[in-house]
Amino acid sequence: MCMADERATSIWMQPEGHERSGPGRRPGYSREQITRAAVQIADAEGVEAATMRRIAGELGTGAMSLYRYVPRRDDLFDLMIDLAMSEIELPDGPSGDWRSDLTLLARQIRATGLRHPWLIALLTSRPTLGPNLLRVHEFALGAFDGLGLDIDDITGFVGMLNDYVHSAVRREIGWLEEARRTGLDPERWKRDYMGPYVRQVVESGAFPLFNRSVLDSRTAHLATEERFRHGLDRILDAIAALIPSLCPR
Amino acid sequence: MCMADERATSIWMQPEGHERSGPGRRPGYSREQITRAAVQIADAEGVEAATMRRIAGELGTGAMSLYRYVPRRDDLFDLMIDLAMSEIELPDGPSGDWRSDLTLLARQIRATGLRHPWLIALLTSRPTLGPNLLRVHEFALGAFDGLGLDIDDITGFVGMLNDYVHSAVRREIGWLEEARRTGLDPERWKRDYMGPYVRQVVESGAFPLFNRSVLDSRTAHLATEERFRHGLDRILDAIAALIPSLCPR
DNA sequence: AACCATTCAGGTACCATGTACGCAAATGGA
DNA sequence: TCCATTTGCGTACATGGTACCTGAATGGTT
Repeated sequence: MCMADERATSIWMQPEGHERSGPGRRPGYSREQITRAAVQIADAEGVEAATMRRIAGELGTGAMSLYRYVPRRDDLFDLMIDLAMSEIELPDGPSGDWRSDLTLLARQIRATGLRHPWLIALLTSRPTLGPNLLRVHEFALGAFDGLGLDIDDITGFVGMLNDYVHSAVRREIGWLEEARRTGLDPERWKRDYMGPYVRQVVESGAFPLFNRSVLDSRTAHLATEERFRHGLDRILDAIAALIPSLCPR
Repeated sequence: MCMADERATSIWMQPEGHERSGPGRRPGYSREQITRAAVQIADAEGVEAATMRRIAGELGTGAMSLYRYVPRRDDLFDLMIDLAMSEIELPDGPSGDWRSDLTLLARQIRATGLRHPWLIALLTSRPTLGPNLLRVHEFALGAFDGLGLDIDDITGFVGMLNDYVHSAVRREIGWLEEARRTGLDPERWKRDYMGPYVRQVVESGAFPLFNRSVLDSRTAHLATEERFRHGLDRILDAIAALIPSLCPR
């Protein structure tokens, strides 16, 4: 009855299990080692390059060896997400200044997301709850503690912030990844691949406000980090405006 | 020199081209027909089931025939996105009541996203700008016209709304899709697959605010549509609070 | 009417993917 | 020394995108 139905539950319920001291060959690898290799490949060549064979090759072994450590490739994604999230460094608890706590958090998430361009896409396309995601989430919730909000409001605000950060980072990365996929460098992609179409749309005049957003925008030419910070401030302003205990300012 | 570099530009710059009346066999299919078949399959069995072979099979032909109409599978995704977005029905122009316009828009996007569970995931994972996305975007921008905002503020607010709607619908669908992928029905998935882990986390007591969000939430038991509406109202409240001409209310 | 450049249909083929299966090698307790 | 147990990993299969090629259909030109 050697742990029959391996996939009937989340991977977080199936620890490595290699810590017993019975008979049998000693394991030569580890989940963490495999996950780290997968992350490296995905960082450099995109998540679609992190195939089982490629990861195994990087470790100097065969593809099937990995299945002694990871039930399915999808579970490896969960492990990759958690490993990346573990890089987010946060204070032990909220400082009391919710706004600066959340600004710190948002920047950490953005930085980590940019270091691992696949992270946000995976994170938002599968429901996963690894320990490091829980840790980060708990910090976010904690920032709103003590403002007289009930738990539903708190989760709502954390959701708003997460939605912004994820979407903003996703947009930042979207172009870069698409350029990489098509094999062009980002500058060429914008000019040669998407540019002609946008120009045609603009010249058609069919979408006047879209045209203004392309032609008259001042923020479009800002550095991406600056844009991120502007959007973040706006979301935090919006949240502040919805917190009753801060409203009569 | 039969249109050499097909992939050097966006698919929206390469119309079907089958409208000339030169010599040669008449085409038996069309982009729209192929896209429609792909959408049907993706709706029923997930986007990963919409393979070239499967789509061609549905049309009673061979996989390679499709390449006469679509350069690459990725371009088919763009076409699918645009076909789905074409189902969003909107008034010709803004009504003057920005809030009701945007509520209508958000609900249309949500309904369309739920009808095509792959839509939002594709839309947010690749930068695409099909005609129908432009149409919808223009309507959103238009709702903010005449409130004395500059174009950067307008695009910012539209971005905030989009971020919310996309993230919310994505969350709604995430569970369903994950359940389908693992082959369980959503109820079993929540109880047998994710449930035990969440219970373990809760009982560990390591994340007290997360625990409250799981145990004490009132909104968690609401119908999903109700939750969506709450979140939408909150975002619209937040936006309203940031519009100067509405502030001294 | 005969021809032909052009276009479409779609079979075959190639390579890459996830992973089921099976067997040999290693390991520590009896 | 044996043996149940566990790992390492080669083989094999089904399935994926798509390059290439042949043959059929088509309409303009001679």
